[in-house]
Amino acid sequence: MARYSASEIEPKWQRAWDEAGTFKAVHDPSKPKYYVLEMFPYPSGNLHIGHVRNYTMGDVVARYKLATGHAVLHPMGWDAFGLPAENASMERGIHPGDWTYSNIENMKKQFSTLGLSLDWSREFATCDPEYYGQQQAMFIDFMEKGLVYRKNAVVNWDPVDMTVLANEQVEDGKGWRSGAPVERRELTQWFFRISDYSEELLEALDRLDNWPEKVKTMQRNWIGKSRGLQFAFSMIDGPEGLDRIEVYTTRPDTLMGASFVGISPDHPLAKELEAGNPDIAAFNAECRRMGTSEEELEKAEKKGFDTGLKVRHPFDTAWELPVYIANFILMDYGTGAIFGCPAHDQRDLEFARKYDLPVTSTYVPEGEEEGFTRPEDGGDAYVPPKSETVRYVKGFAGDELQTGEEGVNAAIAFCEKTGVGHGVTKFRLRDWGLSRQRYWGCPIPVVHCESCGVVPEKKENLPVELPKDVTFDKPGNPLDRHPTWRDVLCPKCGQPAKRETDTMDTFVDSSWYYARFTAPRAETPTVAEEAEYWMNVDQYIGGIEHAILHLLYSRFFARAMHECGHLPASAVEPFDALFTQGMVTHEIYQTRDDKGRPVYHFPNEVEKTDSGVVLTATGEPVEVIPSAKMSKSKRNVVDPVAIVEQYGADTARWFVLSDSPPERDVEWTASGAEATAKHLARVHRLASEVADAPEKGEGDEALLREMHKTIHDVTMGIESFGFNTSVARLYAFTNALAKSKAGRAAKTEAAKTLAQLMSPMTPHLSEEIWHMLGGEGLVAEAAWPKADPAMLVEDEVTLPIQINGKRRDEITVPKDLDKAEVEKLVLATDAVQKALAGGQPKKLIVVPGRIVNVVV
RNA sequence: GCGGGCGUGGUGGAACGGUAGACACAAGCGACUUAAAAUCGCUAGGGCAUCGCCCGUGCGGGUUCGAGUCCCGCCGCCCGCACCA
Repeated sequence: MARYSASEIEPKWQRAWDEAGTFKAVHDPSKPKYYVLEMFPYPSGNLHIGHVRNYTMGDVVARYKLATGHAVLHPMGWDAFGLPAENASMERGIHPGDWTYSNIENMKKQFSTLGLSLDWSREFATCDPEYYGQQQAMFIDFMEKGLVYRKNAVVNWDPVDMTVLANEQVEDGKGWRSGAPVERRELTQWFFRISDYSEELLEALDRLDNWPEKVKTMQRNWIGKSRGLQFAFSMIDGPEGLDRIEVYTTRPDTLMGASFVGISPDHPLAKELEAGNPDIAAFNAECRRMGTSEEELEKAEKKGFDTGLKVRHPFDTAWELPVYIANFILMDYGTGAIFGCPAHDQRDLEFARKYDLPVTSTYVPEGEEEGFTRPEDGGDAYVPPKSETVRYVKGFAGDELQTGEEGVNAAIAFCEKTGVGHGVTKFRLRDWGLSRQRYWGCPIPVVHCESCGVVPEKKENLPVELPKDVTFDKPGNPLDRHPTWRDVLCPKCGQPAKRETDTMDTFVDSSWYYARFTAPRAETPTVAEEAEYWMNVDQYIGGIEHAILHLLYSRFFARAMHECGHLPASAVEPFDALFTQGMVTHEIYQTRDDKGRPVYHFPNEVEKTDSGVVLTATGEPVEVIPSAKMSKSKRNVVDPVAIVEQYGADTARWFVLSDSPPERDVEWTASGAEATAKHLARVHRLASEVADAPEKGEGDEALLREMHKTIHDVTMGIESFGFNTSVARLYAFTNALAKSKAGRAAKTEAAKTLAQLMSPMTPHLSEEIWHMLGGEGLVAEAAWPKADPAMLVEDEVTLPIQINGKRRDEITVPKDLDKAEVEKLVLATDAVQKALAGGQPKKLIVVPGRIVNVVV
């Protein structure tokens, strides 16, 4: 009997699929198409076990859809531009392109051992000039459609390295390499007009039925549509031209509780005051030392600076409010100025208490029950949902008792009538800044000419290729100091001009790769008939960390591409169904050095003993931290290459699908991998023993019934992304097969079906078994088995009997037994008789086929 | 800080509002073996103390004949916060 040897069978079947061209995507109008796409990887150089999980899930879907008669597109590529390549250059002197392509080569080799059903003929990397040249062509199209513009925006500036820093390169307000305090600096940068699509992007979410609700909720909140009041405070003796402060508020009903006006340190008024007041200049400078991220601003201690200026309250000219510059107000959102109402905003309340400003409630809970302390009396800010009815004690519009929503609407109406301000709809979504002051990205294809201004490159001159001869030994962007690349002639007037040296955000690259896969070698960004046939992506799979930015940008990009004729109208929502998978985690093994600092150990440096986990080398006890995100610095990583070498790809694939639900994290354990390998060997053994079964056996029907139930359950599991339940079902069926005394024919059928049902998950093993049992052709190309409905129905059901909601007994009855008959039988059971003690039940609930509850 | 999610035995988890713990891992016991490995079988939430009952799905309330599941309030962890990808 042949032993199961993954290392022998896996390459064999991979070659067989290759030779048969099984996974080549073929545009075939006679078949329904299915496009399954996993978010493409960044070529870091090594496959991560998380990749294995992500791509195995997509592979299960792709192989299943192939078996159900679809023309499947399942492509792979590389999200290849970005910071790490430049960092590698600085550290090792290797060119970012060389580093990236050698990583790709390495990862592709690792990928090939997994037996994924990918069509590699469509592969590309976003750093291929062929790809980014098409991206540049689209950028020019977007410019023509007015979807791109330039404006000033702030960046993190490292004054020592003389370079722009990404948010993640700022640590505690300091540059990660130089350690110098980071400054905010304003630069002219390129933007996509995504905010023009705010309403559309919001409203279209309602039609994405196969997206997780949580992702849609996050996007809705991110777009942040709000209805509010815009009005201006007039200033008493303010600087000329700046004596009105425009504010936007979503809670105009709290206007009578206003206690101060706050402006951003980047507000024009703040900048004006800075010039004449060194204290203000110092305060603003301090604010600007913080990074640019909203997170940092919100987490920082709330600080303000009293400008000494006063504004008049719009309803009462005698009522004066102080004007503060405050570090938590963003110039980018609203008007860069707010009014603070401490009674109804916790942040404003803390600010007011810190600077001794008045607190005035405008509304209180409807009944103002005991236990409620008004904020002016030391309580917390009162911030009920807008839908809640409250009692207005300092309202000015609408009823005394009304919901917050009604209060807001009444306040807007009142202010419009009295001319104080007007109601406006605003969105939180900001335009997409795509400029990066870096080398390793797609060059923005424009030229700056002194006489013509900003001129797009001629399309026939695309791609604007990155120059190869660059170094990273000096700070800043190498494109900036590359004279032969930078200094060009204006495409319009032919006079000397300068190329734009900013490159594009890598989110641009990943915002249309899904469309490019439909025609990856075309000399236009897309090809109409291919996009028409293959789009949309039927199933998109990726991490939840992309819930907002990548997915929102892609949705915008598809719309912009449609406007420029690069995608059909039906593809403006490019992803029909979305699935967000969880991570693969691993225990951390930690000891402490003599100073008490943590020391981390690789999984192969420890062993489990009766007295706990210890270091193999020294026997020192190890602290085990479970379910931690894998990270190189914590050394809790497993290398998929080593796993595949040790156990085979099928074991790795089966393991990452089993146990945890796909959307949740799964913890990699050595014992789990070991057990998986054993299970697959068992399946192989069982299949090879089928031939030894007697011609005639017992329980053929029972085995086949179990088989059909398994077909049904596994299919349902795959279709609903319940791979872990499919796996559990397959375990159970394997156990049934092992115990069965059925005859050879039934066992053979059962084993072949088992192989088929396992084939999306363990494709190599399945091919081997299929072949061994005389299956025709490749199992990868065989039609998916169908469950016979007649084999699924049971004649009898077991009904649990509850008494007052607690299970006390059960009865087995014919499936379709009449409800009255069931009641009769239930009342006759010992348990019910005992509970009733001669009396009558208060209530008798019969849920047909499920449960009975007797209330006594 | 703000937005979103998750929380069930020693462990991973299963469970259309309907028998909580399927399926597996680890563990224990047994069979086979000179022995080990491999394989096969059995046990297993906690407690009272056996054939019955009580308690149990992060914590505290609520809705319901019935709640892991729905609602309210906490706690803990994870993801995102616009220049990481």
